[in-house]
Amino acid sequence: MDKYDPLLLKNQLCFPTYAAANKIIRRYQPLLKKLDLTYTQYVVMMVMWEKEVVNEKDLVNRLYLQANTLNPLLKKLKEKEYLSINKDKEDKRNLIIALTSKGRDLKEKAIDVPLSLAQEPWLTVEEAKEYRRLLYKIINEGKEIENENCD
Amino acid sequence: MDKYDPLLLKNQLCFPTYAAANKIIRRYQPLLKKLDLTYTQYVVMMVMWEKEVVNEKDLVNRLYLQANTLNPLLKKLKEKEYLSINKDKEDKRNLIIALTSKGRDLKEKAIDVPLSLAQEPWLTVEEAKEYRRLLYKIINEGKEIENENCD
DNA sequence: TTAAATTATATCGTATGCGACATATATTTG
DNA sequence: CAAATATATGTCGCATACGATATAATTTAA
Repeated sequence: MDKYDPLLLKNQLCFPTYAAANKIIRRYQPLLKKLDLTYTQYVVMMVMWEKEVVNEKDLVNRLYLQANTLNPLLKKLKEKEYLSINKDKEDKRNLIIALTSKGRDLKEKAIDVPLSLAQEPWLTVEEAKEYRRLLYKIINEGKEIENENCD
Repeated sequence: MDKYDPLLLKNQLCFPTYAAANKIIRRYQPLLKKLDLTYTQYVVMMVMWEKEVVNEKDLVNRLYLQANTLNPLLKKLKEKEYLSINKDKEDKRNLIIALTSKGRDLKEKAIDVPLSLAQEPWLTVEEAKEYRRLLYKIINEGKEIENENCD
């Protein structure tokens, strides 16, 4: 009706996405505190638990973040001895990030986090499936869907 | 299969929500720069364009944020003269936030933002509707849905 | 009716997240 | 092969976002 309708919060897709991300992350924080991880550190560790060794560019692509966000964060995870950082000898531009044994041990404690949050009354199984599909459609917009996270 | 499956990035709902929020906000930033607004400042202004006058607690509830996030942000918007901040004389704990004429003028420029982003190949109309429903289900989890943003 | 509890903001410290730019290494090209 | 380009990471400054805690004003209750 009104030409300003597109400016109403309730007509936005971005705003509830932003609010949902804030809300879910807030919910994670107290659980992650027991692992001495922040939410962003946790998603990095999830990649590491799965891959064991990656380079920084891999992480940037997998996490849809920027190198300058990950860079200081990786150093913190190194200080916590959850991972190691070394230059690639083949191509000295690359940083090779590898899980340490201490980082691997953390995986055992971490499984409680998704299990405990799965109890939350977020969405039904069907809704969650559709929700994930729509999210990856947004995330991968403009690109070929070559992302293995979206299956 | 594996007991660690819940820790895989691809099995998470939180991660793609987080990634989608980051991605969409990155897309907004250059457009909002023309309005001298950040994304968070923009969502505050959307409330102000709709309501003209609110108090800080209203904003916190509407935006699903904390007062300590909004507080410095409101001061910046005041410095930009997009809104005014005054104590409520009835109840001096309350802050009354009001749109200024300069803030109202900005609304005219701002309508280009959602119109221009609507061109993006995000989701179909049907998908967007379902996506929004699922987001508000997450956001309002555990509460009665008394939120007028979710209709 | 004043002391306790509640409510609404404010302040502080930490950790992102981004754009802009700089640096180091590798690759391509003339 | 030397110069230009491209690629991967690093640095800086700014703006959130949060939990923890403090303060000010109001309401409740003993």
